Amino acid sequence: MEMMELTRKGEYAIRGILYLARQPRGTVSLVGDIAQASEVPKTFLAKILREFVKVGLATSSRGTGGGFSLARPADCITLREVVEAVEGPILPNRCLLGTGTCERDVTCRVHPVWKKVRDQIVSVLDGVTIAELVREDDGDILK
Amino acid sequence: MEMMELTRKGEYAIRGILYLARQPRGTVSLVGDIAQASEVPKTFLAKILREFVKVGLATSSRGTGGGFSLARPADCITLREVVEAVEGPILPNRCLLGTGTCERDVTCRVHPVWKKVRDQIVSVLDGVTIAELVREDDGDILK
DNA sequence: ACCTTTAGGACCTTTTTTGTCTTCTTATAT
DNA sequence: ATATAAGAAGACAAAAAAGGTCCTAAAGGT
Repeated sequence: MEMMELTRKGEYAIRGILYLARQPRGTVSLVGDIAQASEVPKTFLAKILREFVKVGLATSSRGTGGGFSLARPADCITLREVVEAVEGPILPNRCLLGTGTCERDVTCRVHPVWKKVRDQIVSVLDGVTIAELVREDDGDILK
Repeated sequence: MEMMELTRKGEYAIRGILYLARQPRGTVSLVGDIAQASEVPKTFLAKILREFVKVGLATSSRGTGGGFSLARPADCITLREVVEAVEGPILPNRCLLGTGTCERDVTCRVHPVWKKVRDQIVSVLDGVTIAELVREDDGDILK
């Protein structure tokens, strides 16, 4: 019933990336460990982590000693990247897609409003890095 | 796949309210007429209109000559009210609800970010009235 | 060889979305 | 009174999306 809600997948993705960001640089983490610590179903998290690898947020290696780690420093990863990696682009209204996808009024007056909504969301999410979310000190991330 | 998307119900709601707002003050419109003009399934629209009545956005009357009309002038109805009437409150993250609903870290550092996202969305949607969306003149609604 | 770990995808269940349909109530017209 | 014309309410159903499991394959380490 709540609108514009983040899905569980998105929430799990954030938990997962935060876990990775909390590990010392160079550490490789196992899906099982991340899942347990983050309280996320293991097989579901595995898929999320693979999506991270696919979009270049994480790297993985197989076999003994294998696992996942961040592909970049946490201060070079924004919250938006993490969320969009698993949820797709932020598009509050279908009409914000390319031309032709909106069957009705192309010149509809509502479109620019949704565009503004989108821009605001993106701007907030782009303004927060994973490193900021992990930091213990309470520097106010809301600027 | 797209995130934060308005549902069809929300889109239909906007089409419906815009139709009502375009009618001369005092006009009563039939569900069937609104549905046809707005290209929305009639029975579905009927439910949406009833929700409008329930939250006080529209009034209705039955029998011959009955139908729906706006309960207030269109410049006293914001886009947010319309969307929330059918989609519920705008809450990008479950944790923005009251206390206790977030099982994990209450002091989670991600929460304030979602709160900011919510505030931004609400502020954009609150800043647009139905009257502005209906006006023909191209005064820039994006301020 | 054998074990460990991710990769990929088929598959399933539950919930939400998107409707339809029937019955009831209210109001008007004749 | 009776017929007719609406909306009100809610049961029901199909389709899509979300949430999650499981199995097999591939790659890397011992």
